[in-house]
Amino acid sequence: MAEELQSYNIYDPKSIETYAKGLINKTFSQVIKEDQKSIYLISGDNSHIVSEDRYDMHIAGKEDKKNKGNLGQIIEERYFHYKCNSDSRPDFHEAGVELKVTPYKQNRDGSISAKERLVLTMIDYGQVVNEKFETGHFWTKSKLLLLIYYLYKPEIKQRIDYKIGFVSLFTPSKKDIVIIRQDYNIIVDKIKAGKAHELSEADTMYLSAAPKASSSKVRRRQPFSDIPAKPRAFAYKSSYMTFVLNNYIVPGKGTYESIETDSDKPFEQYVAEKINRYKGRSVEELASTFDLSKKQKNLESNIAFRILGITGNKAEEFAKANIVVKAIRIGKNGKIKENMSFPTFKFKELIKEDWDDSTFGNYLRETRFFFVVYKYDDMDVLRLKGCQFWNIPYDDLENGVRPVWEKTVSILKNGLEFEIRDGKHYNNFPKQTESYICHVRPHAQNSKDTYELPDGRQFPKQCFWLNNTYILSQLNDELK
DNA sequence: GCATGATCATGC
DNA sequence: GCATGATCATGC
Repeated sequence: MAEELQSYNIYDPKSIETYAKGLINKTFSQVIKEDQKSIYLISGDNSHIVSEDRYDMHIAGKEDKKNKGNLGQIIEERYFHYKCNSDSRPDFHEAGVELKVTPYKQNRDGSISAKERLVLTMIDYGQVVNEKFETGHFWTKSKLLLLIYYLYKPEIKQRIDYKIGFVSLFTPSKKDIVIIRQDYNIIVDKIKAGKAHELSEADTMYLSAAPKASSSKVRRRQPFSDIPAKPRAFAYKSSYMTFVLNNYIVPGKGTYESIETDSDKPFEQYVAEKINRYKGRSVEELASTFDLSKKQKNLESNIAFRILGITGNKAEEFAKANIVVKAIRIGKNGKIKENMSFPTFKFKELIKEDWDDSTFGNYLRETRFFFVVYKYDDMDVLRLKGCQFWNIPYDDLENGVRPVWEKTVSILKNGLEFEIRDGKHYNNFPKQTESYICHVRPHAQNSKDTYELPDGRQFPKQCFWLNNTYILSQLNDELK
């Protein structure tokens, strides 16, 4: 069987992309197999030439054991035929293209999303404070990516059996770069302030400082503080990559509306100023201004979307940034009436988790919140007070939420204690009074809406709640 | 008045 | 049918 000679021009991104599209519908093991057949044919002026000894190693499979899991390396060496480097230049440095191999997944409803964040470059805390965005290591390496998307399936045990679905060059849009630059500066400013140890993925919108270490115990030096910090990498959030996948790589239906900013003002400042134009208006007035039924669900957050020019409740920037909108109502007495609920957990799954990679911990670590705050005035009229972007501070997460989470797990492992009196399940989960920050309470249709406990008994579905008093303490003074 | 457990209403 | 946001009921 004659192999067709295929090659690419190392100076031309488009040519690299065209050649890379030959990967579509192949598994990584197929790539390796076909490489062994066609390796002689890769030659000529416009291609990377594989050296004799390298070729021999491929055939002997000497490297395969060691690098079995490194899918990026397979593509680099077995398809593009260049030695992978770990220097600061992009992989295809003549063309300024960085190769990224990344998973996507199919959801139950048939849609697809990025399986994880896209890690770009390690943050060198000592170096990054001396660099500028445009000329710094991160952007030099990341401004033009060649994305190779493979379909992750939990039932596939060997990583090399994953199949490549999409291949595309990618560079963020101008609008996105404005936000990515803001994100970059937020991260660098925090390091300059000696707070690298307090970095959080939810500090920023599309570009985040993602934890990147072999174990959660590893720490690095930071330049403006003696406190060691977790190693972190610049990464595009999975929410951002999901949007990229569904709008640039596989153009979709476009159900999201953009919050059109009219300036280079920081995004969040722009949003806050827009909301504040309606400060003091009653919910009733606002509902009629924006033609919203007073009975509809989420009226108070929908008002915020209308103010921002969104006719539905799907804002592009919020989706990309993993920002969750929460309406908060403060009573006449200055207190928030309700605690804030989160998705229910399954008892038997919760006990299998570690805190550092827990569902609830990760949710709080990775989610940025947009609080829209209303307050009842002396006449019991609910009026808009303003808004605030928020994510949980590092210390509250690790020293506040963590003990409650761990106590919940340990209670479940030791066997939940409860008794039923008057149809109520009195139990020993962490109570609101036990922690300043959060507690466990039912969140179900009714007491018959249950999950199975580790010991086989059924118990009403529960979730973690953030205490209303804690939320209040996090609000800016002018909102209270 | 508030903590705790239970449940409702809406929308997908 | 279920998730999510919102609210209720009881007892201290």
